[in-house]
Amino acid sequence: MALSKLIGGRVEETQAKRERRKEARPGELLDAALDLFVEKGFAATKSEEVAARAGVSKGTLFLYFPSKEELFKAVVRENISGRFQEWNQEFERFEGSSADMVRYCMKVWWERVGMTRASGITKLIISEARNFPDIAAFYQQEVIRPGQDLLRRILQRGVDRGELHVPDIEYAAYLITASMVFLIMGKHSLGACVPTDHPLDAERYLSCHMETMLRGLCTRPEDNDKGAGRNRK
Amino acid sequence: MALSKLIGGRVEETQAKRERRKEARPGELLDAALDLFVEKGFAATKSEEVAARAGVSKGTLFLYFPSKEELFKAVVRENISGRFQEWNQEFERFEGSSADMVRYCMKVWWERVGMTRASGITKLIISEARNFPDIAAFYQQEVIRPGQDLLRRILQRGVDRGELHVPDIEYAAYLITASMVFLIMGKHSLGACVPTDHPLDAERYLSCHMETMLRGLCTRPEDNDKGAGRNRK
Amino acid sequence: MALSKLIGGRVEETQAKRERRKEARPGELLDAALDLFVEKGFAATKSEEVAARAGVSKGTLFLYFPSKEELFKAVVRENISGRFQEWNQEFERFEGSSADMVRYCMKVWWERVGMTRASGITKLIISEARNFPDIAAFYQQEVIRPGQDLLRRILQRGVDRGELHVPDIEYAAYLITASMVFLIMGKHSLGACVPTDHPLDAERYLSCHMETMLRGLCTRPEDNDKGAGRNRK
Amino acid sequence: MALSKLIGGRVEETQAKRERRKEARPGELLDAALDLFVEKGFAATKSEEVAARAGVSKGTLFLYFPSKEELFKAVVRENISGRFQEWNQEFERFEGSSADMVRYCMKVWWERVGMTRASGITKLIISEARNFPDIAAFYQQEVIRPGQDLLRRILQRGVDRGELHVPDIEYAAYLITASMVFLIMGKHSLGACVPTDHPLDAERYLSCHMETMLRGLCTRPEDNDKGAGRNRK
DNA sequence: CATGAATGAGAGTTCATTCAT
DNA sequence: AATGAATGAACTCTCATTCAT
Repeated sequence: MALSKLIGGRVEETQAKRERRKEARPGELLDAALDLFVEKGFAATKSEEVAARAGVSKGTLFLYFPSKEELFKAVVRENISGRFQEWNQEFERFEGSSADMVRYCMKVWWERVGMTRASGITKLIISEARNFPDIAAFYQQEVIRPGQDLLRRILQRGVDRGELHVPDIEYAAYLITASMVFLIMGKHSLGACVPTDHPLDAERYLSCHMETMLRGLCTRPEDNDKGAGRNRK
Repeated sequence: MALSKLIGGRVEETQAKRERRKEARPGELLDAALDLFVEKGFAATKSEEVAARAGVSKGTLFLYFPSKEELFKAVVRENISGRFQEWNQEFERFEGSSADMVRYCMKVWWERVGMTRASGITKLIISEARNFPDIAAFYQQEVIRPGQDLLRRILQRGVDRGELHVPDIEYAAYLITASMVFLIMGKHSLGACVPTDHPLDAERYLSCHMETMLRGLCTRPEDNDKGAGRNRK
Repeated sequence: MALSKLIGGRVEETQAKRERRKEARPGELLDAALDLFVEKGFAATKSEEVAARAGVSKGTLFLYFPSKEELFKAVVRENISGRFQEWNQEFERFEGSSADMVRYCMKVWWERVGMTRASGITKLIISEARNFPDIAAFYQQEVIRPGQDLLRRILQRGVDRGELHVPDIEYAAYLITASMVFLIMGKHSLGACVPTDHPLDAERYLSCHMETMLRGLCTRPEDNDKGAGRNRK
Repeated sequence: MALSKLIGGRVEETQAKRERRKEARPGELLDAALDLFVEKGFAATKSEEVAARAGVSKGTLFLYFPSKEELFKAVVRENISGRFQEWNQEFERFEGSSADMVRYCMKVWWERVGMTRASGITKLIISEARNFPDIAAFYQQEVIRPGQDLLRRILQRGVDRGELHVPDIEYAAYLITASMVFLIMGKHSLGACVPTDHPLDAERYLSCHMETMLRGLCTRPEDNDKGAGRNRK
């Protein structure tokens, strides 16, 4: 019995391991593909490189994805965070000031997305949008719009509670997005290849951006009122 | 004499025309290449497309640029604005408030770069930086650093004149850069391929960003003082 | 057991067959390339032709050789006979007369090189020397010089044994080389394309050359003594 | 009158000069082409190089020769010495010994062909024969055969006069040809690109070859009679 | 399932040839 | 006649994709 169990155990284990590996394959391939697409772009990334980085052979890649283009789509699909649902709830329950809410929002984004490998997807989409307009539209729909909506809702809450003065909520939400985009570009583009003596400190950058947005730069706001045409009225 | 003049004129004109064509070629090719590289990326752009868009045949491209890669480098070289010298002087003579100076700075950038075809170079560099690290370094050196320096000087002037309160001048300058980067990405990436019912209005965006930066969003700044760690004072 | 053996046998065979094919490829390609380079020259030979003659597709060629030029170098490397070591020994043990030794030497060369496909390499090198000077130098070093050394040693032996009278051993060795060169040119150049009613009979040619060299043409050597300048005294 | 004469003179002179240059053009082009074809081969020589070496522009080349291939044919045609007629007569009148006649023949060849640029044509033909079989046949017809005939006639005269013992006149003539071929290859191939400490001394080589041929190498011809199968009976 | 040798369409590049000037 | 800018067929080389093993 011990023997049969051992054998059985081994077989099962082996099978399980292989299953696990087998099931892990697509994920490993997607990770490798994400990294390489972000680094070199879609066209400049060779299928074989992706396979090699995932530790499999060229042929195996095409076992899981029918073409390089489908691999690209899967990479995007895999990395769009469908987490907005969850976040929305998180923020609906938020009790602090709106300023803290904005700060918290960025902190969460940074920790769960910006800092992680997944942030590369944004650079990838931006770089490849015009070669894959349907993917771009999909990303717009699934990631950008929900994110933008969340930010708008946060700002609206601030206005509703009388904590914030936001003349143009829609575009103000873009400011926060711009922050994220800039950080991502720093991380995955120039920052990743130009050795600087002053690498961008993400948290310092975010803090600076948030605090400036929240408080403004002018010492005496009234100095600012004569601003040219396109002032907020 | 009239005759000889006429003949002379024709010859000159002829020569001039040919010369003009020959001299125009590289520029036309660079323009075509910029557009296509921005749109599709370096690797996904075919040499023949570039030639076709410039109205010449494949072979002609290689008469002017020894390789696709050299064409790329030439595109970047051609489009780095060495305008900072001139801008610096412009801003040294500026007499208005620092807030207006910031506004004016963005306006100038938008009109002379952001709005023009040349803005694409930024998207191009960001997309290709890691494939052409030396080009990226060159761009960093020749465009990013001088731009950043100019912005820092403007902010410093505001601080010196007591008009601005900027705890972290270096990173505050990045905020302005982020604005530009975001606009460019909007223009050349998603914005260029995803048909939206609300296309990004650049001037509205810039205005919103500038005014928010300058004035802040909080209604009562003191509400803001309990903000997390890296607050000013 | 029979079964497992059969399976084992099959697997081995399969593997072996694939291995054999893979290992055979470079050789087949080199053979095809040699023939074509000899026939048409390096520049006029298309990669695809080489591949086709080796029975594979264009792409396969570049799986084994990184470029057409590397293929050329490999062809030369593959076809330089490092046989001089072995030949030297063979001739050290030779016991007959020096005249027979010369005859034997040519016979051996003809049978092992001149008659074979490898002889083409000489025509190839001669045709391409000035386009590939380093290859030419390599050939000079590895083939010409050792061959020349061997011939000189044979003649020296004849002089030492009192069988031959050779006033200028170095240049006399060239006479034998000239014989080989002429034959090769006949075989791979004019002779291969001009249909003659009298094709060159290699053995008759070699025999004629050797015997004439050994015996001379003059009926009464003394008639010859008034010959111009550089006569043997 | 002096003036008009001067002017006239100038005009005529100018015209004449231009005419002369114009008429010289094809020749200059042929010379340039010969050099380059010999050096690099037909396929590896660019038309533009030929034009440049002749001091004209690419277009001009095609004004005189309708295609690169026609240029090649013209080069060959231009450089086949139709001098055999003249040589034949020269040798018919020759009065010395046959040995001297052979020596004289080689000397003349060396001075009028071997030493000159025209010798390259032989290397060219040998290299390209199989790409241009009709040219090769033409060369065979016009150069090789007459040369061979001349040599045969010289040897025959020696036999007729009892001065030479030539069992195989046809093939013996090849020996002399081999000499020329070897020298030309030395000059235009390896010798032209491999720097040697012992460059081939053409006259020493010719002398060695001729004297050896005439006199033989064996000290006692009778030692030679037991030679292997392929002896002359 | 996994492999990697083989494929061949397609991209970059060259260069003989043309033709407006 | 002479030029040299322009052309595009043809060549070298790449790489996504296939398929026998």
